[in-house]
Amino acid sequence: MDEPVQKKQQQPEDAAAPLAADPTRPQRSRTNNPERTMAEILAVAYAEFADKGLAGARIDEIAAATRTSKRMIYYYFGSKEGLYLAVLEGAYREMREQEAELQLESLSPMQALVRLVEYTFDHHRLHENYIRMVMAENINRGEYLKQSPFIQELNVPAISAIEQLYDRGVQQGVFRTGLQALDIHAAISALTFFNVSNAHTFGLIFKVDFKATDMVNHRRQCVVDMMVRYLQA
Amino acid sequence: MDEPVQKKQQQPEDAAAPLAADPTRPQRSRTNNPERTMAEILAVAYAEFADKGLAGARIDEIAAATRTSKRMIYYYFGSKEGLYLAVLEGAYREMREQEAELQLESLSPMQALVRLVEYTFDHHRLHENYIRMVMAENINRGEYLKQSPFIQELNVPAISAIEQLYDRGVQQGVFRTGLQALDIHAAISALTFFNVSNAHTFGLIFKVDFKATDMVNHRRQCVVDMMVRYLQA
DNA sequence: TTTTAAATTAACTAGGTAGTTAATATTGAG
DNA sequence: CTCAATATTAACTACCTAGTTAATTTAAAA
Repeated sequence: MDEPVQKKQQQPEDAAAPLAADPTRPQRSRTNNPERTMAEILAVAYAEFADKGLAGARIDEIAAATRTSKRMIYYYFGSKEGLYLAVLEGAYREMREQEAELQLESLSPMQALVRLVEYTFDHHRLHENYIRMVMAENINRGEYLKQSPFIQELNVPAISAIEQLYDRGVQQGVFRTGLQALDIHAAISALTFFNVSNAHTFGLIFKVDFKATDMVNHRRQCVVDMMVRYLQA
Repeated sequence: MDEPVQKKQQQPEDAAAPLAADPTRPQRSRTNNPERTMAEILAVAYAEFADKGLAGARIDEIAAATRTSKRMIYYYFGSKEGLYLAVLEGAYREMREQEAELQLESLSPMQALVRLVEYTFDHHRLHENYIRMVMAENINRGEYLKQSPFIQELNVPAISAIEQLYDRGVQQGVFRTGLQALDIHAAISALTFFNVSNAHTFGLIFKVDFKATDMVNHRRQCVVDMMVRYLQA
């Protein structure tokens, strides 16, 4: 009768669904389209939560930016926290899926390292909302991510890709021995994440614009250099 | 008659003032002590804003945790935002003052680098509330720090200490040429900041405890290694 | 001692905010 | 075609929250 809340398969295929204008249906009347409704709520909520964090986000503003009503948010996601968690999971899932597209096996270990670092640097830079969701969740001390069963799957691909890359490099003698994949991943993450997450305060204090093209290229090169020097034999 | 709001010299000398129990005064009656009142508000507000960010913090909770009333917060700081900015400035100021205590000139360039990195790593780790304030302010896109005239002074000491250290190392042939102090600072900051700021989400995904002693020592060593390799000739 | 400005208290308020109620419309199975 | 489950709308509510009003007390200068 009410309240599904048990999130069905989210974002079926059309995450950011194209607007109505479907000539096969009467324009004005209501058309039930739960998947599009959910996807639209999630997309709008992603922008809102990334913009203001969990506490600063406003359900009313999310509802207003949607073609549906506030009631539907509670119908599908149960609560502000439920919606936040769904957005957070979606942000991590999207990031992991795009990481999987990298084809590092076909490159030499050193080329693969450079590509991985450059890719991660630009990926973080171009997905500021993901960065901001992770920041927001760390402000929440990981309280919501902790509740999510799906975080179990997240770690495997990122780390195993680095492990393979590193092992190949060690075998070929281009990388030194004794490093751990997790530390390599942490270093890449730290250097590229910080570049986005702290761009505002760091930029203000040191009077630099982290989004200027020259700065972006310079910073990317610094991070690549640093990782190459960290790994190379 | 009302509303000073022009922050006088904050935290005169007794930032976290000892509780009353002053036998020279009647126990029960009110005692005007504006500096202690302001310092207490700031200390409580620091904990609250670091805990929940600007949007999540509650003026009522700050007031309740103080021996004074909510009205005094508005009397001295004007608004929630005014209080937040005062706390943010205090956090940066405290951090800069403690940085100035490092005596790097008496050490060899390489020893000084190691000491600077180790110090920064532990300092960030042990001042989580500072980290969280900076995170909160980056969620705010630096909007409040931008308003603060005193940020002008912040950059100089940190960068010039690194410049001196680096130049000495280059002259002695232990550091390679061509690096910029700002990039060295950014790298140290990124690696040590991330270790605290993202410990929750990173720790959850990779099932590691960033606060465990073994992990702390291991991570510190990784960061030091990485910086040494980045600089060394 | 008197006076005045600074400091402090307690109760109040207007608007914002998460969440709800209750009725209605659509869809798809039988 | 009917009916029941699903999807949707609009208006409502109780509480929270930043900020205020107005009166009172303290400190310290004159």
